Amino acid sequence: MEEKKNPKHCGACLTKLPIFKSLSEEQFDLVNQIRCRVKFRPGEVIFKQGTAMTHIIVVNEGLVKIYLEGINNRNLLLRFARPVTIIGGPGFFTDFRNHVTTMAVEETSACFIDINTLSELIKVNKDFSADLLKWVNTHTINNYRKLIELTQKGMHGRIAGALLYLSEEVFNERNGDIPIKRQDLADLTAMSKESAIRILKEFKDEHIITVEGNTIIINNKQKLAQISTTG
Amino acid sequence: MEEKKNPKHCGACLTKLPIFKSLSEEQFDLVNQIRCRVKFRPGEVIFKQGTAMTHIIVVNEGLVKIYLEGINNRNLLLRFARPVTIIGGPGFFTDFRNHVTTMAVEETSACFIDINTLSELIKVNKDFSADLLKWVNTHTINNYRKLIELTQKGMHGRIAGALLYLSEEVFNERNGDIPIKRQDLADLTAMSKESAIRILKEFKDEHIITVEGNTIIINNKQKLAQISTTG
DNA sequence: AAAAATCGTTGATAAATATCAATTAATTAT
DNA sequence: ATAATTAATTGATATTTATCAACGATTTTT
Repeated sequence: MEEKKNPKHCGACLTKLPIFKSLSEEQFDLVNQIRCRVKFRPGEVIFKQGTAMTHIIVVNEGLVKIYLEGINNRNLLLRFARPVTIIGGPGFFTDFRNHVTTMAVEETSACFIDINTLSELIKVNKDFSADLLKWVNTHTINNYRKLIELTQKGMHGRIAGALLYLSEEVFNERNGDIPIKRQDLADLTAMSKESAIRILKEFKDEHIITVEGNTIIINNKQKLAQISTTG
Repeated sequence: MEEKKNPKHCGACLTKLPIFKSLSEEQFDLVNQIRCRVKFRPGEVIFKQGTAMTHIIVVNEGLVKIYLEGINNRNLLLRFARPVTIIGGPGFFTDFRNHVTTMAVEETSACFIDINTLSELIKVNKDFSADLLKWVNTHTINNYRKLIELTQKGMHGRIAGALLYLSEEVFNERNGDIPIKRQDLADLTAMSKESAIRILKEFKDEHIITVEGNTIIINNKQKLAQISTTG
């Protein structure tokens, strides 16, 4: 975990975040001043569930996963996040704790912005808090979808949906191949690792996907979409 | 569905809502002006998932349930709400649609407040939007809990947890007896109605609960709490 | 009050899913 | 490179949970 202070101006980064667009130049400079950029290696925890929420981050480079630490050392993977994304959490304005764990999956660099500064901005800038509200509500909609996905679909449908999500939203810059750990896929679909592997094998036998070591290649996206909704 | 306009001043009602405490007298009066009180009979839908979100409500009397309409006519019951509670939804500031269905369980009366008025208040009143953010984040924390509860606990633990929730947070003004439909209990715990009934029977045989027709009486809260966490 | 509809219950069975154990492949550290 | 560790895979089996069907009880409607 290597720490650098403001290696470059963060304008390029923040302008990509709709949520920061409503900041005035002055407010924006403030964020630029106080931010602190840190690098993480794969597997390193950025925020740990249960700890005090002192900062939010903006992911600049790499890939992180966000998950709930549940019962009996089982995790529930909520989502992955690519640059440029702001990672906050529901502890904001409530108990100021981290309710999820955030971990670097690839080599990742992120800017830390402290909660107090953020709170100031919200108090001063109405548009900003409206944007934040919108952002939080978007997540709630996703959580609702996830609740239905995980409680009302069988394993085939869940794996199919997960593969589509990974290919379209996480690894979309690759040629449709998905490098994912089996345990992560299992955590994403709330099943055992062995079950996830078995479904993958079925898909492989039906030529819907090709598996080459760690990476999964989607051959028949249509079919996956159909399995995701039907089965 | 019977409609009355401002049968009485809503001060008593709104002061009970922390979220409305930050309103100025003027803003508060505005809400009082535009609000519209409506009565619902058990089983009547107040908001239907998928429709445009034109209002929020404040539940004054009765009991409502809030659920997701999922796959194959299966519902996922998110929570019940008692007076005095504000019922909004994640459509606010996003797509302005209802993402959940809200239904009266007992005879219920609720005040409708239109979205535009609410939006105005948010733009004018910073504290109000901060409160709203806090409120939404609280719900997100609950959704996370629910995700773990439903995906990582067995049926016994889920039913135990649901009974505790119902007794402590929904029917807490009764002497510990819970009048609930079996289907609602099943929807709350994401299992089939038959399975829910079977778990209830097991609890009954172990004298943890007593079942008298529609109502469930908790005899051993400790044991339920233990089952909820352990099993 | 009778009929119709809904709700609760139970048993038998099938389907879905997890667990355990063993083995092989891949990755990381020495 | 070689050893040590971690990850992927597979089979056998047990557990969990749903489905289907039947029936009795309750509530609602006519």
